[in-house]
This record gives sequence, C-alpha cells and structure tokens, in this order.
Amino acid sequence: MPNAKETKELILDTAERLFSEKGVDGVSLRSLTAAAGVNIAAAHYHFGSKEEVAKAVFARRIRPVNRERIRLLDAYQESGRPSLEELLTALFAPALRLARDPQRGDDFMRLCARFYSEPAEYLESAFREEFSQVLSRFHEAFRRALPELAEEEVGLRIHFAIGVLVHTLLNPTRTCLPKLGPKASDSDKATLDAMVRFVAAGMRSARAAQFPAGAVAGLRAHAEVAQ
Amino acid sequence: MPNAKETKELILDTAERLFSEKGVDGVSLRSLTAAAGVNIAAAHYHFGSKEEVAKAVFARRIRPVNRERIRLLDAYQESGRPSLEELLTALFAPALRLARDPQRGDDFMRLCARFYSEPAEYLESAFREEFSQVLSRFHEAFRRALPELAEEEVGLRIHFAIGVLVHTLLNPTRTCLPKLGPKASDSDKATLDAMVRFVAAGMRSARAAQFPAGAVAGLRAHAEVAQ
DNA sequence: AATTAATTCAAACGTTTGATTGAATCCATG
DNA sequence: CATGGATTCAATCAAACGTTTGAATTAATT
Repeated sequence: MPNAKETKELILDTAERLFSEKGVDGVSLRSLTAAAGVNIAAAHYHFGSKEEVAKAVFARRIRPVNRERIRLLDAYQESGRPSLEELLTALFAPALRLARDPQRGDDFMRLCARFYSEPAEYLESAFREEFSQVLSRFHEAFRRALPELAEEEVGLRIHFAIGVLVHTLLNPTRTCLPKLGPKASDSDKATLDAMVRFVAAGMRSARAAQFPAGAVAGLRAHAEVAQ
Repeated sequence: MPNAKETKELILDTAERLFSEKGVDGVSLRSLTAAAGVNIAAAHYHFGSKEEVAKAVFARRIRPVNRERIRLLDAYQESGRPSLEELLTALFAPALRLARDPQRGDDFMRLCARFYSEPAEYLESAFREEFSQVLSRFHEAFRRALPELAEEEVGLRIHFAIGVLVHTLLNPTRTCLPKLGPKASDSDKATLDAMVRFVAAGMRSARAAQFPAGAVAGLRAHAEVAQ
C-alpha cells in the first residue's frame, strides 16, 4: 500500500482547484488525474466515480465551516439575544475565514458557491444535506431577531442574504464592469464588513405592509411589471 | 427552402428551455435537436456551433431587456434625480417583467442568470458584451444617488445588488430549506418589491468609516476572521 | 418545366468521456 | 523472505460528444 493517503488527497486538492475554476462538468476525470499526476483508475479506486470525487471535495471542508457557524451562533445566543449583525457574522465569517486559508481556501469557497448554482441533481442534494441543519438554526434565530416580520418574509430575506454571499464568493473580482465588485486589494475582513452592513440594513428594512399594496415607496410610475 | 424560420426558432426555443434547466454543458446538441424535432445538422447549418446556439439564445432576449432598462433610467432621470428605489426598479423590473412572459419568459431568466454564473469563457464574454454599457450607465446613476459613498463602495454595493437579483432569478423556489426563498405562490411583483426594499436599504446603509476601523457596529467578539 | 439556391436528412467522422480490467507493484506482516 | 491485501498502472471498453459530409428534398426563379 504505497502513498495511499497522498494519492487520495492529491486528487481532492487538484479537484478542488480545477472544479472551482471550470466547474465539475468543465473538468474531465482524465485532465483532473493528469494534473494530479495520478492514474485515472486511482480516482475510481478511491472514490468510485467522478460524482463521488466531487462530493468528497465538498464534504471535506464544508463540515468544519458549518460546525463553526453553529459554534458561533451558540456563543452569541448564550450571552443574550444576538443582533442581526452578529447573526450575519456567524453565518458569513466562517466561510470568509476559510476563503482566506492560503491552503487553497479560496478555491474551495468558489467551488462551494458553484455547487450551489450548478444544475446537477447530485450537487443539489449534497448541498441540501450539508446545509439544511445550519440554515434551520439560523432561520429560527433570524425570526427571533426580526419578530415584526412574517415567517415567509424572513425566509425571503435570508434567501437574499445568501444571494449576496454566494455571488460575492463566486465572483471575487470578475464582473461585467471592472469597477464593480470587491477589488483584488480588498481584504476579506473589509468585504465581510461591507456585506454584513449591506445585508443587515436590507434585513431590517421596512416590511411590505407599510406601503400601499404592492408598491414601493416614492416610486414614480415609469416602470410597470405588467399586470 | 422549407420551414427555415420555424426550424431556427424552434431550436432557440428548445435551447432556452433545456439550457435553463440543465445548463449548457448539461444538454447535448443531440438531445436538444431531438427535443426540438429537428436534425442535428440543422443546428450547425443555422448557427455554426453549439456555442453560437447558446449565444443566440442569450442575445435574442437580453437586448430588449437592456433597452428597456436604459429607457426607464432615461425616463427617471429626465424628471429629476432618481431615487434609489427608482434606480433599482429600472434595473430589476424589465428582467422580472420578461420573467413573467408566459412565452417561456421564466426559462430565459434562469438561463440568463445561469450564463452569469457558469464558468465557460465564451459565456462570460457574451455576458460582458451585452451588459457593460447598461451597468456603466447604472453605476454612474447610483454614484449620483449615493454621493456620500466612495466610488468603490458604490461598485461593491451594486455587486451585492446583482447578487440578490441573480440568486433570486436562478433559484425561484429551490433552496436548501423549503422555508427559504420566494414561495411558488408569490407574485413576481411582490418579489420585486421585496427585493427593491431589501437592496435599497442595503445600498443606503451607513458606510464603513462610520464604524471603528474594520469593525461592525455592536458586534461581540466571538467571530474572528483570522488576522 | 428547368434551374438554382436553401434547407433537411441519415450516416458517419474522429475525439473524448467515465468506467473497467487484469497484470504489475508496493509494503506491512508473519 | 514469503504471503497477501492494498494500491498503481497501461490498456481497453462502450457510450456519448460536437462536427462534417454528401445526397435528397423543398421552394422560389427563370
């Protein structure tokens, strides 16, 4: 039994890097194993299939992140009712912290966000399995932090918050305009702060019922979403 | 020259539907043309390659949307300085309006969001070409609407706003938790309103400098983004 | 009716894909 | 040093891929 561990982790490391760049579909098992310097059959021997490689890459890192999220949430809740900013920090910080890991951390975070937006069924279910518990906890916490909002409204706003996070992780610099998005020079802490502020303000914004039915405050009537 | 126009648009319609569900990589040209009921070679005859099919699907619909965005922006700007909500409505409403088009409009919007998040190079450049002008106009308008923010901060917040939009279009109902995200019963207008309120509040939130360097207001020290 | 160009079609192209095989190699253990 | 399970390897598999071909078909023009 030669360099078993090395081969297995070599495959995972390489997969993390390549999948995050080109997506799972964009990387063949051949090019992946070639880049890792191992035989194609080694991937099947250790993982069984390409799908299982992808799921292994995902599971290897996401669990510590989600454990840390729960830990932070517990810590905040033990010392009183957490503020919105604290909840968002508990949700975002472990992800951005891993993203800063010089050991391919940024690769994994892009991969993680890509899993969330790729259409493959097995990626969806893998994601759901890993996240349902964490999101359930946070959904409950956000409901308590926003007692004036209906439950569905809270879910919708969490959805928006995740959109900000996923989009920021997925497009760290690449955007349609070079002016948009975080600059390469921005620190992750600065980006986290900006995200938390942005999302916290959005989450505690006035709820729909305060405006005339369906209308947005102070809007002139040029735009019509038909019907 | 038989049903030329029919064939071409049949391919585009089918591609729009299938690409939006499974992504471009997830749909073979064979299954696509089979679903459309046309010969495989017809796709190459009319478009030249699979990539060109994808770009044609994209271009066919995105241009009217972006023209409408510019039109709305012009209209708001002609009658005074637009509010944040008006700018966001001009940005979001044409997209959500198309999304409501019973003629496969929702398919296209998912496709559009998928283009934005798929790793393929030709999709990125196609997206950039179609959007750079629109985003340039809106970036300028947002800067005027948020004069107290630094230019980079405005770009960052637009980036967040696009994240909310893309994520909402891409995951109309599917989320990790069924409780999250817009319900199937939610009208697009209600979703638009919720998005506009959320993002507007985020955009006009206090800027970083108002807090102690790098810190988020009222945050207890459980979370550390290392370093 | 003949000519011509546009379009469709079945068939095949060569390549790449994920997966599998069986022999070779390694290394801990007896 | 021999045994045997663990691991690697080159070679190969069938299937699917995007693309191309050249003949057949269609419809407008002469």
